[in-house]
Amino acid sequence: MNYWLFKSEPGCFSFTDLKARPDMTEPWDGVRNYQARNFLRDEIKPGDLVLFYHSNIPEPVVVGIAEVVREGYPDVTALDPNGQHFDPKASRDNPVWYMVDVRYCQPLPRPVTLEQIKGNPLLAAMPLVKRSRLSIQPIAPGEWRIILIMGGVEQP
DNA sequence: GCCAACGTTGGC
DNA sequence: GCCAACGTTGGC
Repeated sequence: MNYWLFKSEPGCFSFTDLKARPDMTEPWDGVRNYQARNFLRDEIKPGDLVLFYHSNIPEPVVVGIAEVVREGYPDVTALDPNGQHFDPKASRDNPVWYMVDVRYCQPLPRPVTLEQIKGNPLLAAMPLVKRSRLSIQPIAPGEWRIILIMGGVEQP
């Protein structure tokens, strides 16, 4: 079982939106970066846990936890010429892009800001801190535990 | 809104 | 295959 951090712009799709899903699952589509694609296609598995991060806002912040419920499968939004995420390189035979399904788990009692993460020397190795723009990032078990403790989760 | 970082594209 | 131009991300 592995840990991940998924970035989302809350104006586009927020943790509250995930919570509001009637069936409690959501396809994590629209990722168009090869490194992130490789994680989605090859490494992220059902049961893996995800830090839900809100980016591109005045105070970027980890707001909650989600769980992966379906492993990587073709992101068909790349095939829709009228869609936001259309990619002419993608086809049914060669999907190029992949997505997973996630389910709402729980919010952090105290959301952990990027500022707090940057202020913790134990978290200095996180891609987030190194200013990577990577939208899907692996999280080490130790980092996971620290962030959950910072977030006020009783039994991380 | 600015701009640095960085990923992608395309001419050669 | 190099690398300049360009586009996007995302913190500030």
